[in-house]
Amino acid sequence: MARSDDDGRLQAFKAEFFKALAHPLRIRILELLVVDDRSVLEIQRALGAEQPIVSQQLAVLRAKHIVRATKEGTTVRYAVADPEIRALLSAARRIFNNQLVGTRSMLRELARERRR
Amino acid sequence: MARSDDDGRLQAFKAEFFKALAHPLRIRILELLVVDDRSVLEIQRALGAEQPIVSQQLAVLRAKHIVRATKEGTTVRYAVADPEIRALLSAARRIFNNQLVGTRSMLRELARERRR
DNA sequence: CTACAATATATGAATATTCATATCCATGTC
DNA sequence: GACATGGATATGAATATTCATATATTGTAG
Repeated sequence: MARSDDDGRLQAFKAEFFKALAHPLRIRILELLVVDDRSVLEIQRALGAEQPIVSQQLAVLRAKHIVRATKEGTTVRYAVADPEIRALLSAARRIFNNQLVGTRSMLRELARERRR
Repeated sequence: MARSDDDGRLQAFKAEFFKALAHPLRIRILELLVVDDRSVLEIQRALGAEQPIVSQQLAVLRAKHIVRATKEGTTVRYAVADPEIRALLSAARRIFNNQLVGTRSMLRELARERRR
């Protein structure tokens, strides 16, 4: 059974979406925003990250419509664009929990792996 | 409130997980495997992709414990490692569904996919 | 208008991913 | 053994991401 062109484009689109989540800082930002709206400055401070870095990563999330920004005077507040994001992150959390059960060594191994 | 080191490592771990999903071919493979186990050859044929490419991308999914492989004689069968993967992919599908309002070909494809 | 504060974007070097080609490994068959 | 089949891995060129630095933009205060 032949696959249509549209199918290919859809999977590419989904991949783009997951790619937007595939970054430690962006995950941390999202886990903040899932709890509540925040300004860029608040995010910066919560994460201890530099301003341009935070703005850059927010731009990535914005580009994929995962968060939305609203200007309030001189500051900009960010919020998750779709409540389903919460469902997705908690499905992810459940997977991590299953995977990490009993395996302390896994985190250690990951850390070691990244060091190279 | 200070963030613990483990927290940072956990977010990195989650990012690694999403990174594994962030590829069109890997998404397509997963959507096959969510339905049923398959051998490498079956995946190759279903996707019309070359053998080394499929093996390479399967290796990525294996490395992140998203799929598991079992040898059966001369062939290897792959399956999703955790049933929660299904939940995650459908949360993702719901998000795409919300987002894609207005882009026509993708909506058509989503509808077709949901019917299965 | 000047100056400052909050945020965004441009640039580019360092780094990581992707995918094609070639090669290897394991198992089964003759 | 020789050979075929199903899979995995090594290599490297092309491409994409990341993050720091520098520079813009926009809104507000004085």
